[in-house]
Amino acid sequence: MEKKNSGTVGVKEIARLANVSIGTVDRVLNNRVGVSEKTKAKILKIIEELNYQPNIFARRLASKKKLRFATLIPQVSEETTYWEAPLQGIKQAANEIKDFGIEVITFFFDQNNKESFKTSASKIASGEFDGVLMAPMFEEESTAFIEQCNHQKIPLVFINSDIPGFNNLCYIGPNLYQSGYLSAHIVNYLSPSTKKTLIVNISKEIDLHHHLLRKEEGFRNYFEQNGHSNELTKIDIQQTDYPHIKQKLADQLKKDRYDVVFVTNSRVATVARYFDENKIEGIKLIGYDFLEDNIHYLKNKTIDFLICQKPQEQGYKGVMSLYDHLVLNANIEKEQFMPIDIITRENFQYYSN
Amino acid sequence: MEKKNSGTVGVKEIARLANVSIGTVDRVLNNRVGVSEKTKAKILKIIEELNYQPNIFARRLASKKKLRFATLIPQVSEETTYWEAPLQGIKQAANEIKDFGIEVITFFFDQNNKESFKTSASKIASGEFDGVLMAPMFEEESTAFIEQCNHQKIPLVFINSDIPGFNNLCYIGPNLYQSGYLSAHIVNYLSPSTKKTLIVNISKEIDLHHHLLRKEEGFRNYFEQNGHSNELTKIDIQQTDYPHIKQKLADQLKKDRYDVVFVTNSRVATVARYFDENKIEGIKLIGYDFLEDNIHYLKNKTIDFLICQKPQEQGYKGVMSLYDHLVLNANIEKEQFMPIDIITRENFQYYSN
DNA sequence: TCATTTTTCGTGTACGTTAACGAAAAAATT
DNA sequence: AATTTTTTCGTTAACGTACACGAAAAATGA
Repeated sequence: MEKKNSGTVGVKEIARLANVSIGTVDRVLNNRVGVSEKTKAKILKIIEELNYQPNIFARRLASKKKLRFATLIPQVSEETTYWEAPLQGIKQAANEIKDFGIEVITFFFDQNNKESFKTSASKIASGEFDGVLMAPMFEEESTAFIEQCNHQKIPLVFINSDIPGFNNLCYIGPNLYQSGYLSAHIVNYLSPSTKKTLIVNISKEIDLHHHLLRKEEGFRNYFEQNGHSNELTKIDIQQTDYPHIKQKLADQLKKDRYDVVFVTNSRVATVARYFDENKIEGIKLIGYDFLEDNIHYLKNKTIDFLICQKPQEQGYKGVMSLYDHLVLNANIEKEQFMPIDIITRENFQYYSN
Repeated sequence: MEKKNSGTVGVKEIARLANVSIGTVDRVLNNRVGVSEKTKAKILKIIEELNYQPNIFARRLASKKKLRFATLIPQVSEETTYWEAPLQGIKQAANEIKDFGIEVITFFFDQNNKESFKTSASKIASGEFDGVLMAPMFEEESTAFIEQCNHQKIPLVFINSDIPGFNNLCYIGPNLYQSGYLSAHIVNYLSPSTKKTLIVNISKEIDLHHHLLRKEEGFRNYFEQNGHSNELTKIDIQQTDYPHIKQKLADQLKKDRYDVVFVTNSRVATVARYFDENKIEGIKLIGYDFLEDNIHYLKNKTIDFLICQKPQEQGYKGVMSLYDHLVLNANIEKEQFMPIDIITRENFQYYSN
């Protein structure tokens, strides 16, 4: 009995049922002004009843509306290529939604330079954007920018690390605490009985520390909670060049003999290089992120485990969240934690960011 | 200098440049008959030069063409809920592409019943489908069906397990050998020195074995290649009910003391149940798949590791491959291996299929 | 040469939505 | 009551492609 054109309820059908013109229906659909409360209610009711879904193709074809998103993440440096992956994800998302009239413009800053962050942030603030994705590395500077965005009612997405307590659209990234906790769990498997562990923080900017500290906290708490009597030592290395790191490590390893070294970020390759060049063996090495350098040392057995949290997907989902929010006005999950992936020699070739 | 309407090269512009009507342009675009070689060449040249990309929105709006995909996977049983996840992925994909005029119809079969497979397969063969996604569990029966599809020129996608040497569109699933190899690697970490390992195959249908055997092969080869002197024992359990499995395990464990038990599929929960109920401790247990039962025993520390290979994504990508191939006529990667994920107590809550 | 068939092509409408323009109705002002 | 202002609404032309219909042109047959 169904007619061929069933399933196609459009503005025309709604207009017919409501005894108005399609123009009026269009007005309430896009809630523009110029329609009386009474007819608006009537039309809304019919839309509800028909469970009307606008035809996105007709919409896109007829509309000339454009949206602009800005992204603000660290630039790729010789020091670390980590941010290549989120950028990839951002570009992938941008490519997928560009046909829908959305333009994504990427801004960058230097992780070692707060001023560069402020410069880019102010460019965005004055650039008429409809949505922003950012990696809030510097707490203070980010805060100022966040407040600007809130004031202009621009939705904001955080990736990679969170600044809790802000009115942002969502956070997409690791649960840092849990990530450190898992590392401890692995250490425990590696050598269940005796173990002396060295925690290594390598980071120039103090600000980045809140990030690393959360991981360290998780790491420590694992052993506390599980009542293991193991010895934890920690060193902070605030210069990121190799000679300096080498020196610090040498000093430390002279003092004591360690079973495990846990590097709290992606700079684990630098430590691996030191181990490799100096034929230091028998120490298990754990660190972060699927980077070329890291994989190199994973393959040659200097690094034992890498933990990775889908950096590319973070970028992708970040942009998509803005799209879902602004275009489809879908509901966005406030905290989207990434899976915690363990990468070894055997599975790295199947890993996808 | 760019005009506002730059970037919008359409059939109209092509027609103007070629001194023909848009109807003719349309004919060569959709390579329909009724246009002379000369004008066709002329138009093709212009299309090439302009790098014309048809507007998918206008195309979709104007076209009333529909495509139908069929999927054929095992039904979810009380024995195992594994196939819930691929089905989820299939549904997600179906939902995403339904607006593009694609209908996905799901067919199922009983893993313990070859006839049910044949029944569903013949339904599909006579059902006028434009693409098929299947899990080729039964080798012989699948082969017959595959040949039918090839004959009808229906593109075919395999998920979860492969039957090599067929002219299918692509395979999406684990690299089985590598997956077993990785398990062995983990075992090696668990107890690097002494280890007696029991491999457990639980499967009713002999046919499914080629699947499990590949994993076992990888597992064994790891130890061979790495020259470890460990002892491997294997048992096949061909009844999948608990009492029977329990009996088999009890018999085996009476014979010997094992350090590690490796279950080659998702039925590891059954083994875990036996361990749990009989207070068997000190044996490391490794198995497959992120299932509720398995996670239960992972949490209570009976199972130590689970290996998972994105079953949901397999379903999703499988359907999407058909879409990409038939609608966007994109190039499809012939073998798409899933990442090998290691699931532990600490990261399972962040795992996403 | 004329009629007939076949090939090649142009015209026009439809798809469902957007948005500009202006008409009609209602409200406010004189 | 007449005029002006404001609010509410209808009409219509796009958007780029698909496709049916039929006209013109070319090829074939007599």
